[in-house]
Amino acid sequence: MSTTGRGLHGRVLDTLGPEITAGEYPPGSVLRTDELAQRFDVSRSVMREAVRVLESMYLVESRRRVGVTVRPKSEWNVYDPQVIRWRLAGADRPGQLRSLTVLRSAIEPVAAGLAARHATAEQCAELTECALGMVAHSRGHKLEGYLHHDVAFHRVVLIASGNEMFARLGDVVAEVLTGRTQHDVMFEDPDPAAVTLHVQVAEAVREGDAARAEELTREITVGALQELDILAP
Amino acid sequence: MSTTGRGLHGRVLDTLGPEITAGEYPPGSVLRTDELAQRFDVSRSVMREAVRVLESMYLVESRRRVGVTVRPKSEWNVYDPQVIRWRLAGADRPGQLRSLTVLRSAIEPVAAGLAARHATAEQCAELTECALGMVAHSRGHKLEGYLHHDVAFHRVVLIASGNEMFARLGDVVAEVLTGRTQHDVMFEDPDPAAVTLHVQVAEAVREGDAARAEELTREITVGALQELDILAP
DNA sequence: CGTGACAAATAAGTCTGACTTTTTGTCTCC
DNA sequence: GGAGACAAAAAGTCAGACTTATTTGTCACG
Repeated sequence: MSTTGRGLHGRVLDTLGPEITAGEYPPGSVLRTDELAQRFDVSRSVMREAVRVLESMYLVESRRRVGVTVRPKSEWNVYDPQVIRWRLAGADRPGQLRSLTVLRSAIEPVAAGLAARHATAEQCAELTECALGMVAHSRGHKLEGYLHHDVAFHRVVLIASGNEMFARLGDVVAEVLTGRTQHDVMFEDPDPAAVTLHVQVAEAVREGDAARAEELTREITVGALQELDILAP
Repeated sequence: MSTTGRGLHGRVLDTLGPEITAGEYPPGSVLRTDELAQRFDVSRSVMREAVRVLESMYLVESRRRVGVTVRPKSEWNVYDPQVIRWRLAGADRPGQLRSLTVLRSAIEPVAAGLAARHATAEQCAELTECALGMVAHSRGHKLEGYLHHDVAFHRVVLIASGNEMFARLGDVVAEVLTGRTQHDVMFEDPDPAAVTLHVQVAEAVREGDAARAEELTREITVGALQELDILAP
C-alpha cells in the first residue's frame, strides 16, 4: 500500500517525496518544474500538481523566476501522514520513530484519562475485547495477531478521548507500533507486563477511573521509551 | 496576512477551504471541477491544483466519473496549519480552541521537562528574557506586549525540547494564545499567578530540574483549560 | 425475475502549445 | 559606484483536444 497511488502526479510524489524528506536536496536547492517534468516523463500540468502538494506540506516553496526551492527541515509539516510515511521509509527512520514515540508518551496518557470520562459503553467493550485479544496472542510467536489488537486498542483509546486532535493520531501510533514490531523482526513474545497494563487500562476506562487510566498508560509509554533507550533519569 | 496568498489557486483556496472546513458541504457532497472553475472564474488547470491541495489535506477525494467528494470531518488532517487557521476563522472556532488547548495540556508539560534537559544556554537566556518581558507587561493593559512575550516563551520551550514534533506546534500555540487574548477583547490584566509560573518554569529549565519544569507547566495548562471551562473533577 | 455482459455516458485525468507576469541580474549612464 | 532601464528566465495562466476509468443503464439469456 504505497498510499498516494492515485493518478500520475501521485506516482511522481512517490519518488520525489521520499527523496526530499530523505534530505537528498539540501535546503535552498532549486528544482525546475520543466526539468522535473522531463525527468519523470510527465506533462508540466501534472508536475505542477505534484509541486502544489509538496508546497502544501511545506516541503518546498515555488517562486517565480527562481524555481521550486526546498525548505529547511524545520519548516516541514511533520504531522502530515504522507510525510511521516516517507520519513519512516527513509534513512532517518530511527530518529522519526523516536520523535513519534516521545509524542505518544505525551499524548496517550492524557487521552486515556479523557477516555475514562468520555468513553461510550460500546467503546469500553471494544477496548476490553482488544485487551483480551492481546492476551490471547501474547505467547507463541503470534506477533502479527498481537500487533493487530495492540493497534486497535490504542486507536480506540485515542478516539474515545473525544478529542479530534488525539483521534487523528491513531494512524501515527499504528505506524509506530507496526514499525517497532517489524524492526525487532518478530522474534520474542511481547513483554507480559505490558500486556497486563493494557488489560488494566481497559478496566480503568470501564470504571471511569481517569487518574488510574492515565497513570497506567504512562507506564505503557515509558516502556515504549525504554525500548528505544530514551531515558528519563 | 491571509497566508495562502500566492497564486490564483491560493485565491481559490482562501474561499473554498473555509467553506469546506466550516462544514458547508456535508460529507459525501460532490463538487465538479468544471463548475468550480466556472464559479471562481479560473481555468481548469488552476482549479485542479487547488483540488490537489485540498486532497492532500484529506478534505476531499477526487475520483473519476464521480467528481470531488467531501470527506467526513474525522478524516481531515487537523494538524495542517492551513486547516487550523481556516477552522479558527470559522464557526467552530470555540470547539477548535478547546481541542487545541487540550492538546497543549498534553504536550507542553512534557516539552518543558525535555527542555530542562536539552535547552542550550542561549535558549535558557531567551526563556528568562521572555518571562521578564511578561512580568514587565503584566499590569496596565499592555496585553499586546504581554502576548508577544507569552507566545515567544512557549515557542522557545517547544523548540528547546529538542523534539521536532513538539517544535512544530509553536505556531499552533501562538494561534491559541492570540485567539484567547483577542476573544477576551483585551480587558483585564493577565492572571498574576500565571505570570509567576512562567518565571518559575524559566528557572526550573535553567536549573535543569525536569520534574519541576513539567509540573509547573502542567499548572499553566490547567489554568488554560479552566479558562475554557474544561474541568477535570 | 435475477443475472450477467455489453454499451454509452460522464467527469476526471492528461497533454500540448501559446501567452502573461513577476522577479532578478546585468548593463548602461550619470 | 549607485540608480534606473532593459532583457532573460522561470513560474503562472489559459484554452482546447484527447484519453481513460468508472458508473449506470439496458438488453438478452438463464
